[in-house]
Amino acid sequence: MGTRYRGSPDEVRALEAFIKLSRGTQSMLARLKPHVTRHGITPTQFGILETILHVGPLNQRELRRKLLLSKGNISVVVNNLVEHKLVKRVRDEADRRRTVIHLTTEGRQLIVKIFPQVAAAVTSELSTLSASEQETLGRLMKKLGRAEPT
Amino acid sequence: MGTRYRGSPDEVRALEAFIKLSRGTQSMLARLKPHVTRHGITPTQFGILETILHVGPLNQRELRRKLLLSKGNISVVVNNLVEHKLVKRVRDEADRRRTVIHLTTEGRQLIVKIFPQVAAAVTSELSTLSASEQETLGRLMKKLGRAEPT
DNA sequence: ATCGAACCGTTTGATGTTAAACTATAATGA
DNA sequence: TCATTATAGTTTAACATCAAACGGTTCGAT
Repeated sequence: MGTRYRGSPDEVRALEAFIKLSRGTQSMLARLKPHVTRHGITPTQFGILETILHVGPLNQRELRRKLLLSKGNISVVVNNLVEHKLVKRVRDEADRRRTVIHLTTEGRQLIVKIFPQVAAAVTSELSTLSASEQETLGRLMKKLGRAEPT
Repeated sequence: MGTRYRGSPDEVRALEAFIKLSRGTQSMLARLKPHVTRHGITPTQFGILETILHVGPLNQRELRRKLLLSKGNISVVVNNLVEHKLVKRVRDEADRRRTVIHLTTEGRQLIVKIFPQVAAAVTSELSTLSASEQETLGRLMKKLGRAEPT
């Protein structure tokens, strides 16, 4: 969305904020990506491992809510993690529709090792903003994340 | 990145801002997506059409700079746009390595029709923030987008 | 008790995404 | 000139992503 579009002042302001938000987030995630991929996993795989490490074993529906991905997508990425022997599926006997995803020993070792490195990289990226700027950003994004259309 | 990680206060603050930024952007883009896809094109295809509409015909290297995508990706998406007859490739005779991407009549009609609808949807999403909050968000994201690691 | 609705997960088909290898063209310099 | 280097775009392999169709499981209402 370029800024060459001629709309109302409200539209131009919103489009400019939007473009900076999406491009800035995109480029930041791109800079962060190598800190994850150099360990042989993808960012989405990292997200699943990290969530299970810090929250505990979860079924795929719960992972979906945490990570905002489609259920088909979760299925595929969990498959890839199973093939890499980083997680295992355990059928939930209380509700046989569900499968609970657990870390393997190998998976736990990997995520315990790399999470602090990624956390440090994120902290470094955010360090261009002061503490209060970071809190302001968080507050604005929280409002946007749950936006109700007008 | 959950908030259950125990790190230094600086790290916790940065991680919380980061998670709100990436999740908020992700969910906003997800809400915007149907406004594009209901017209039969994907968000990336929309980005290419919109850029050419507002900037003029560009080669793939220039598109790559504008949209922050890999060159392989641009190749694939332009292929799909060519198959849909929305753009055409024109070899640059001044430098035969380059191909310049032009809108077809059909492509121009489509993007001229749908851009204002998408712009309105973006404006609606951003309307949860006041004008000055939108400007603050833009300023913070501009700093983050060009972050120099410390 | 059972029939139908709701839910969980898988599969399929189409597209996006990247890194890396590759082809073709252009620019540089000895 | 000609060899080297750099650049533009394509291709390939692996993975991500979604919507939609599908199969199995549970729940609810009659």
